[in-house]
Amino acid sequence: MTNIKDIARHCGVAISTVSRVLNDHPDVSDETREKVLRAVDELNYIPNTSARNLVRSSSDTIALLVKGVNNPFFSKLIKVIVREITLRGYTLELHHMDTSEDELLVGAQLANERKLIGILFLGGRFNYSPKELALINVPSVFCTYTNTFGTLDAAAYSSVAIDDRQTARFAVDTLVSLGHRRIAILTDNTDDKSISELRFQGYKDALASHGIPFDPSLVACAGTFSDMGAIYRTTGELIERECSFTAVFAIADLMAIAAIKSLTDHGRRVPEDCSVVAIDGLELSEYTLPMLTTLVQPVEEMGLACAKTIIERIEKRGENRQFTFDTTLRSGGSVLPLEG
Amino acid sequence: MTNIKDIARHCGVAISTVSRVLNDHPDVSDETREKVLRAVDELNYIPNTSARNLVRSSSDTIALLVKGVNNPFFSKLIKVIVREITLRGYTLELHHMDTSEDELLVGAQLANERKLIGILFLGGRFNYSPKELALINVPSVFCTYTNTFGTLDAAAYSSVAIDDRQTARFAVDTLVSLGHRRIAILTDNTDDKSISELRFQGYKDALASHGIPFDPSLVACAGTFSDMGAIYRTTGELIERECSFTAVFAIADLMAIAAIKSLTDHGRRVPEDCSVVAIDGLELSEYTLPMLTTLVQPVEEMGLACAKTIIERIEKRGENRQFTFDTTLRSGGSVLPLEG
DNA sequence: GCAAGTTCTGGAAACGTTTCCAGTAACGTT
DNA sequence: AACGTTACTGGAAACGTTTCCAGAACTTGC
Repeated sequence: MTNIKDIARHCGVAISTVSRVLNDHPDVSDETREKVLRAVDELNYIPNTSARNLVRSSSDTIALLVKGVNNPFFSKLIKVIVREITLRGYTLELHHMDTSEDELLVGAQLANERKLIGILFLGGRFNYSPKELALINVPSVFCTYTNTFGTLDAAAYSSVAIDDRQTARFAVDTLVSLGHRRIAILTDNTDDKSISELRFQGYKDALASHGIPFDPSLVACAGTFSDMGAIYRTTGELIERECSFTAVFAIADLMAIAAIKSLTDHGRRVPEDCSVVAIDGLELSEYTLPMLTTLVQPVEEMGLACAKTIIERIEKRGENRQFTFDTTLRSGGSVLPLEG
Repeated sequence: MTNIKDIARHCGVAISTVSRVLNDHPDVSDETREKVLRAVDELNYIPNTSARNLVRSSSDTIALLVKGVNNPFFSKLIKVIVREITLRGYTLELHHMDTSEDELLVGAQLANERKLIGILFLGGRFNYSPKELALINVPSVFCTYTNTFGTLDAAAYSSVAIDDRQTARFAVDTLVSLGHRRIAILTDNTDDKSISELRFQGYKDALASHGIPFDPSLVACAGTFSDMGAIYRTTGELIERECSFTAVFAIADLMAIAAIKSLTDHGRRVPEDCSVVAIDGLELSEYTLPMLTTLVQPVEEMGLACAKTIIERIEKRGENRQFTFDTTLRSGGSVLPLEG
């Protein structure tokens, strides 16, 4: 491997000069620059990132800490983020975390050890204390969740999310406005301080605002976001336990798809016997039968916001910012007005 | 930040001793080891990866070079790979590549620059020359594709794939054995040296083996693997152009889903008027209506094989290996025997 | 009691950069 | 002609590790 010394020797200049050329410093004559660049090309020189990182005590790497979930929405988000980060000349490290691990602790450790310049958190639960949050000493962004439960100062963190509670409420409102009153909810959990809980609250908000009493027997918890088998079975149990509902609000598209299958297999037609509405707006769920009525998260914009926010914080030491994106209703054939 | 010197000073030993403790070298007394480890804990010491990488001129990082595709199958595969790689103590870097870029060139460059210890290639086309392949001087694995077109020595590369041609042939065989003879194919491309081409060949193999003449008008090329809108439209064009087919072979689950929607919207019921069979076996397509008949790729095993193969090559300098996984038929409701 | 191990430790070089500081040469200004 | 600038360059320290080499202290075998 040829290094900066070889280049210097080959050109008859000092290594500091070579370094200056390589880093686009202004104080170097055109002639020398030319000469060095030619040598770099001829000798096929490739800079050593480790050495650079060591002396700068910093890297060019942003970590993406993904917790648990296996969701097409996340895949798309990650795809957008990777593209943007790579395009801007940075590198993205992917780290998988178990649900039991403490993301802030792991993040802090990684940041020091690997001299990360930023961290993106994906798929956690936002219930940190200011003290915990302070562990992270590099710019970071919480993707798809925000400070809804705690009392953190907005200056202390960045986030990109939708208003989960409001969106859920809107989804359920849609059903109510079509005459539905017995509306079941299909969710992951109801009290795990994650977006599941928020969407559950939105569901209750909507009921309350229309004077519909909350009925716990209409709540179906699958305990998962992505295991479609479990969701299918949970829906089946709901149907067998309580068959009076005329609509289902699923907190994610994938859940809705499993639910529709379960309903159909139990002899209940969607949408004629039961309407279904969800949140996510996957491209995929435009092509299911029936096409899913869902609240679309602007995944492209959200991914871009994640990448841009963290890069801005890194490059310009910009302020922390919280983005809340609007969702839009995409009407499919999975809902119908309640007859009679 | 406390470093190895601080630890040494604090313990009254040499830095080389501290290094030995940290790297589990045997030549160190229990007493010293104890003392050092205590100091590490007390002073909250975190080793500097850059320094280590520099002197070792190697890192702990494996790169995953993903080209183009946005496919749930890939997402799942990546998920499995990340988990396994992280679990084994290595780090995974994600790099996005445009279809126009040369993956081997980019890989070689990255490997040198970032002192990568391995590269996983995902989503390319396998038409490299031995010379090109030789550019990569770290262990690498080609995920989901293998040397089917070229004439590379098996010792020169590792791969994890299914037999795409055979699998496609089997899919079409299934349709033929149900009496179908006018079978359309829905694909990305027919001659791009990728798995699309292989599956297209398998389609033709099946026809030929049953004495069914190949009819070009039954070929629908969407030019994409993942843009469901384009696939939907391509299917629509096929239907309008040529309505005599009684079955469709889609080379990927997602394509089949878009196709079913398109057929339905054109008034052709699946499976009564048209059978559909695909390749992938996504969890998702078990829950569509009708449930998709598809050839399941063992994604979990394949991801594991990718991770294990590269780690084995890295740690034990193991031989290059080519894995070809078997697919299994999962029968859903999307096919019916041809009547009359 | 002495040579030959054995076991542990310390010193120092090396890895390939960046960056600070000092220095030289050329140039314009007074 | 002396001087201050400007434009460029070189030397050397520093970043935090690992690892090689040599040496000290202690054990063992005769």
